[in-house]
Amino acid sequence: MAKDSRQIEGGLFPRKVVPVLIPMPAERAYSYALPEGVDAGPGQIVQVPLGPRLVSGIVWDGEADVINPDKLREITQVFDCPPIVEPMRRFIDWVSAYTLSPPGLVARMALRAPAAFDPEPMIEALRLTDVRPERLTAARERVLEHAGNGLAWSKSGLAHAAGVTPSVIDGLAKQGVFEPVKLPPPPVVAAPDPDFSPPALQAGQREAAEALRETVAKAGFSATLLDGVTGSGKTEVYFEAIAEAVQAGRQVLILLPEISLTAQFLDRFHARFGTRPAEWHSELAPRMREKVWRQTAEGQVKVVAGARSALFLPFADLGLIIVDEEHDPAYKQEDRVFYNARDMAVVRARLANIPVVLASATPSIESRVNAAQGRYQHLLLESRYAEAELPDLKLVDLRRHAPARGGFLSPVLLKAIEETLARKEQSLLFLNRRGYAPLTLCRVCGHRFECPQCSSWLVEHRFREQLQCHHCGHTERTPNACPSCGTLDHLAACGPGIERIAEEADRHFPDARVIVLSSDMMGGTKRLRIELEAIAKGEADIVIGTQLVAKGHNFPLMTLVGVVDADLGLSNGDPRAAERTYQLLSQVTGRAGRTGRKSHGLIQTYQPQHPVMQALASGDPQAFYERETDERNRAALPPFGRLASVIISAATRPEAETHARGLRAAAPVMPGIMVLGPAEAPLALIRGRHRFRLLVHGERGRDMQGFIRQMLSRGPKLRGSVQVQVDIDPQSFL
DNA sequence: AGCACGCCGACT
DNA sequence: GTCGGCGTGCTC
Repeated sequence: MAKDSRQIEGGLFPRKVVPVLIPMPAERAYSYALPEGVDAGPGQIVQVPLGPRLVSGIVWDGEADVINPDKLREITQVFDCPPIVEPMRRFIDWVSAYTLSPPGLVARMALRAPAAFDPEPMIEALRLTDVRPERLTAARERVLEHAGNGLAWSKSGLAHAAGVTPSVIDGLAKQGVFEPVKLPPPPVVAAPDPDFSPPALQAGQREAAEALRETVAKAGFSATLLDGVTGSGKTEVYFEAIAEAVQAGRQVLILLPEISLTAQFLDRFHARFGTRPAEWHSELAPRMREKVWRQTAEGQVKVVAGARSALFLPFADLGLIIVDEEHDPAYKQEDRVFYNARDMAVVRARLANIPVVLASATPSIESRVNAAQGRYQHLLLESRYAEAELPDLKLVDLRRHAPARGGFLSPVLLKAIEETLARKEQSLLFLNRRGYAPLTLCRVCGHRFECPQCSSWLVEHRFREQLQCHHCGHTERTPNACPSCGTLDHLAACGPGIERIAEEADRHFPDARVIVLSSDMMGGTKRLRIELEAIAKGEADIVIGTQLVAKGHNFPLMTLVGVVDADLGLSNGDPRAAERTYQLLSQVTGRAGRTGRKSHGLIQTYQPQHPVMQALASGDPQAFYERETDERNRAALPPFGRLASVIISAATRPEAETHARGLRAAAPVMPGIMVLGPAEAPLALIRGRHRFRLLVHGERGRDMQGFIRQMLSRGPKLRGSVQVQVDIDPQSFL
């Protein structure tokens, strides 16, 4: 440790100086002096003065920087809190280096529970003494009866149990019948019981579960891809791995995409382990957040189910990580610290020397490749659970089976809906586009309605009589007259949205009960839950939905799925477009066929030869995955090269584009750097500023950061900011 | 990330 | 003449 000497009244008092990571984007830990008689080792959470305020930080490893002694300030408090363990500290360092973000910002994610660093207050409780009351009333008798088991009770708890008012207990306490005792705060969740309700597993499941249990029992780092079609019982299988880890007394983290963290999942866990896991997500109430954080750090909470940020919880003794739906793009965080929680989970597991399980029905290309190359253990669940059977999928070639003029449902799909209605079964129509129509134009002058802020098309929402920009949230009232030429009632809606599909379905099947589900639905999540329950009870015949219907929710009565436009999203410049489309459509069509009844899927497309469509129709994605892997290999995209994206933001779109062009032109100057062109999010409006994103392929992110700074300093002065984000690179961390 | 300092437009 | 916008810089 560095020593600082300070002259105080003629004497020399050396003070111990330690590095402290501050929740702020500084490149290094700051140096702070420890007050005399106080010690704090690496991992200890402390409070330090920073400018005019006090912040909390983590004492870091290594030597503190030697700084100007006049600037050196003292740690103001060492919290009574378990220190952040060594593997977690190495994890923070690793994520910082990998994502090119300052370590303090990464540490900040681990300290997201401001009031949790002080111990939870003890609970005031009462315990029966040997003293008996002078006069015994009926109420007092009931209280004594309930409290007679030797346990301590909270005042209100005992009053409630005995059916008396708290004043009865006050009276008894005054006479010394009860003595006050302090109890430790109650755990947020009960301890899970690994033997609570072991499931009866099917043949395929049993072997996979056995393999996972062995992996967990062996301990040590390993990564396993648990790959099984929808409905094959992946959850039951990884629950067995969890049971093994819990049995060994270690902690478990289950990562889920935010949207999958539903009551349904928690109930399933409860059914298996007799208690719910602790939850961790953005909606958690602050008080609860603190309790979960604290009890996780103390090792009291054994299982946490959480969204991606749960990866930064300070587990005392983490023994297993599960990443469910590992392909889900929601694992990517794209602000401040850019990371993919799935990949970082593998890193955390490696640094903690524990197993990690990645589960998905439609694994990402990266994970497939890692499994194929033997980096990950590969467990395959091939058959569907119980009577559930995958729907048989057929492509509908829209060139041959064109919908009627002004419509979007082909005769083939309409006939299938009709037959499904006749059998009194449910149909699901999927279209990943909210609103009525994605483009509105004037039939007289050709004027297109564009967003005044970001120049993308405005989407008509006919039900709300609004035009909305799905990029920046701008809305305006749908006008009657063209704002350009003034002609009345000559506006034409182009292309379909789910509202328009609902209109078409109503027209063809006026007696059918149609429900529209989308994320912008009036009434929010509460209304959505009600609608979902109604659907499950059979109170709808045709469900029309966006992306939202692909996730989590089960529709037990659904026997037909129609994909209205399977080509949507295939040509948006995203290098993962094909993969995403395949995953999305597999999940949507997987919603059907859980009834035991024969179910069907019809996929409308103009490109029936496209590898995605072929993979869906054949039910065998192997060829598609191989082809996609080859393509990426050729383009040096993940998983084969390090990929970074540069985000340029500027005040206007032309400005952003100018800078983007400049960067692309300058890229060849820098050896090893290749700019691949606008992709993934070609244009997005964030806080009123235009952003232009390029994917850059290069080996060393930090070099690239320097290169971009240099390049921009040579060119015209940039208005706006440049950020470099390193995207996935699963090969470099194993 | 916060928060202060500092330099140019519309206003009590 | 001030109040207030956000650009730049600093925090052990």
